[in-house]
Amino acid sequence: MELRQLYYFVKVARKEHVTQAAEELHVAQSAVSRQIHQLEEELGARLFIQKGRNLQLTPAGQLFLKRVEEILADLERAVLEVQEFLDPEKGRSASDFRTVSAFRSFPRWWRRFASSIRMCAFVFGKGCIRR
Amino acid sequence: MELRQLYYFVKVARKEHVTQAAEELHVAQSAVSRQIHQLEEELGARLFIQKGRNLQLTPAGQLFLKRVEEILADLERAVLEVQEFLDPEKGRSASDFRTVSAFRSFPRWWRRFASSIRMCAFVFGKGCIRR
DNA sequence: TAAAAATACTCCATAGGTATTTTAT
DNA sequence: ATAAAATACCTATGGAGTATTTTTA
Repeated sequence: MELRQLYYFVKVARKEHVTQAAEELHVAQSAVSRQIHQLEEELGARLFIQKGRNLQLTPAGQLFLKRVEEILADLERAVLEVQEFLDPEKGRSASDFRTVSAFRSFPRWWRRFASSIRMCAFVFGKGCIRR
Repeated sequence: MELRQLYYFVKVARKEHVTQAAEELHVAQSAVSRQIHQLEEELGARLFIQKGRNLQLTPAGQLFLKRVEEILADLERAVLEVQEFLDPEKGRSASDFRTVSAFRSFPRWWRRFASSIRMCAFVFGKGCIRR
């Protein structure tokens, strides 16, 4: 199992469309298709079924999606935590996040919101997990 | 970032010894050494410092270790959840785990214990994440 | 000088790309 | 007939192995 496969899976699962996912991932459609199949084989579980011309998440796929989304978000957070630990002044969002993560009792929707903001930051060039 | 690097990191971090970690991982010492350095470079953080002839976790490394251990355990759990979702009768430990995970209000130490049992199961050949 | 980590160099497995085939509307 | 997914084939990146060098007690 590879992180790449998990990222591809999340993207495909959200779109239920391999070609569109591949575009956003900036890789060929065939590459995404293969990685998904390899992931399914390793899991021993179908994650998608054909639905018309596209794909659709199986129930197992929906379950896996929920878990994987959380895991990847946790990983992003872990990386940011380490970096801000070493340089707390680096960037406002990072220090904001530190404040948030210090208050573990904050409601779940707050933390979710905070982490979604962070994800945006990654998309715009701060990321070090996604390729 | 690669799952491989995270597994190598956890092993090295627990031993603070690259050569021993490499043995247990059944890969060459040089391979482990390089993956650790790549991980550090990508993180932009030193995870180890030289301590005598061996390595020692930096404070950032200790933080990252905690997070990564949880993330990898979550990933193992996610895989098992999917598999038992598809085949609830497959193995007693799997169905036990389903019972446990259904009761999210169980105390944290209980869930931790349950997941450590599962990890053992992996070590003895049920795993599909570790190489 | 001995034990461990880091580096140099080579090989090969596999991820990705292009092109094609299959499937479904 | 068209749009999407799957497959075949090829190329090349990078991960692992062996051997060597560097580091440190």
